[in-house]
Amino acid sequence: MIERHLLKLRLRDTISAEEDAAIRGTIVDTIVHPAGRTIVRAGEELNYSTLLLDGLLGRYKDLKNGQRQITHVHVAGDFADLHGFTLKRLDHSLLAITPCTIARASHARLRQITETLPHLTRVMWYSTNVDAAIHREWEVSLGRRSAIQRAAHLFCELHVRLQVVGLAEVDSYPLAISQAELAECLGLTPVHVNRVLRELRERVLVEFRNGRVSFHDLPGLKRLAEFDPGYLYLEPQAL
Amino acid sequence: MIERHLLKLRLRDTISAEEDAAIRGTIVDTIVHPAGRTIVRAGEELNYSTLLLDGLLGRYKDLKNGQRQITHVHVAGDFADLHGFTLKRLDHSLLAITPCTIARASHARLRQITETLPHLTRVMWYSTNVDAAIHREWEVSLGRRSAIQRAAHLFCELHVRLQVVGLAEVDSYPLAISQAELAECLGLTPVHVNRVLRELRERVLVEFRNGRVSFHDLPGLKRLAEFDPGYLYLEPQAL
DNA sequence: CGGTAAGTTGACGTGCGTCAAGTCTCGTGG
DNA sequence: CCACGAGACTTGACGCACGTCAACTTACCG
Repeated sequence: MIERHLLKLRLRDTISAEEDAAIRGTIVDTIVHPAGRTIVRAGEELNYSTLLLDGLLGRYKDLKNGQRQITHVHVAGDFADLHGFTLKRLDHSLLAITPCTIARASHARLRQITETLPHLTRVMWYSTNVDAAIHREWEVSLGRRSAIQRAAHLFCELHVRLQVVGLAEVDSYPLAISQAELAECLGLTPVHVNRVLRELRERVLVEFRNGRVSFHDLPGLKRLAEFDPGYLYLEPQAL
Repeated sequence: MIERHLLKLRLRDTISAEEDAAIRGTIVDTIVHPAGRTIVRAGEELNYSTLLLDGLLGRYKDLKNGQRQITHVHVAGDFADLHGFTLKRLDHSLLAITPCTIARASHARLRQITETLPHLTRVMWYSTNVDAAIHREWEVSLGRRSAIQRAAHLFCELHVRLQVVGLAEVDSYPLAISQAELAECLGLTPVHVNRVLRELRERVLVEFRNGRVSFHDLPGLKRLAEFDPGYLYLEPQAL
């Protein structure tokens, strides 16, 4: 299932057979985690990075009062903490939002790639830089967009990202996340998320129910969210 | 003045004479920008990255209604858009908050580094990953912290980051930023920033005036902000 | 069929936004 | 030297988007 990751990389640039093999060669094992489990806790020393093969995974940070902020949602094919390769410990935790199948990539082998495969190294670097671009867009949402715009923007972003790995239809996609977890992404309370979802439904823009996002007016939704996928850097580019 | 950048890298890991020379060798020219100027506009094709030698520089994104969100503040010694090396165009703009001296690092020469100097490549990768960690912490502020906590947290963060490059005293540092720009960092209005600054002053925690941040009770401020500098990854680590 | 977690709704509270009217600072030119 | 204007800062009155609290419904699972 590592194909989903390669699919995404190949959208950006050519990945040679040798590079393909090198990426696969970093994987030391594959694990399935149940929904709700914290896979990696903030601060732990790491000697592997987590490649998400299947499921939904969140990066989050805790606050003293028990609140959490989810700072990123990963979909199948994402390297959830490739940045951990250079950082050696994470400033955030990793949560399995749905049941997650993950592959663990050895840092020692990733290091080998940086010693011998400069092009692939640039591709991996690129991929952590796109993650950072997504963080920036979330900052804009959290800082400046209204609750309804934030929700609309997130639904648009995940639609594009899931389409890339073949997990979304043109007008809908599966998203097995609770309203409480959505609230933790959007910097809102679960109660208000519920109200916002109702408004999106009543305005016939999107519907979110039974773990599925269904678009009724995608152009209208994108207009509401001011969604521009440029920050996802999906266009081809020789690195 | 590129020393400030090297100073910061050397806090994390050893930089050899050859690597030192390679970094200096990427610089093609040095430019001074007046305060208020947008140095790089979102979307432009780039063939160089911006190393900030002196001044304060912000990354920001515009919204349709004219509002802006500043997603990151750079201090002297920061590579403001090293991520542009792999992304080739920026999803955000760069603003000179104060007059800024910048050096431009050629992407072609950075590429040479990735071909020949794997350790230095990892160090540069690391430095973009720390930027991403700062983005995450800002997401937590914007999503979950109150206005006064956000301001307190930012003052704490900049204190640490400026100390690293020798630009902060133990109990104060220069910060030539307007309240309106602070508001754009914190996801607030200028009016509310003003009220929050007053409260911080009245509670004898920090004072911000005449372009200087002066701490009156730094431990109390850190407690209020729940500030933990771990996300800045300042401890040494062989990469 | 009972227990538990997720979702829904209404009434009410509040932190921050909005609007508007100041004051203060400083650079410029008469 | 002072007049003036512009931009930054300050403050108060008021409004609203979202939070809080609490009761209820629904879905799911053993």
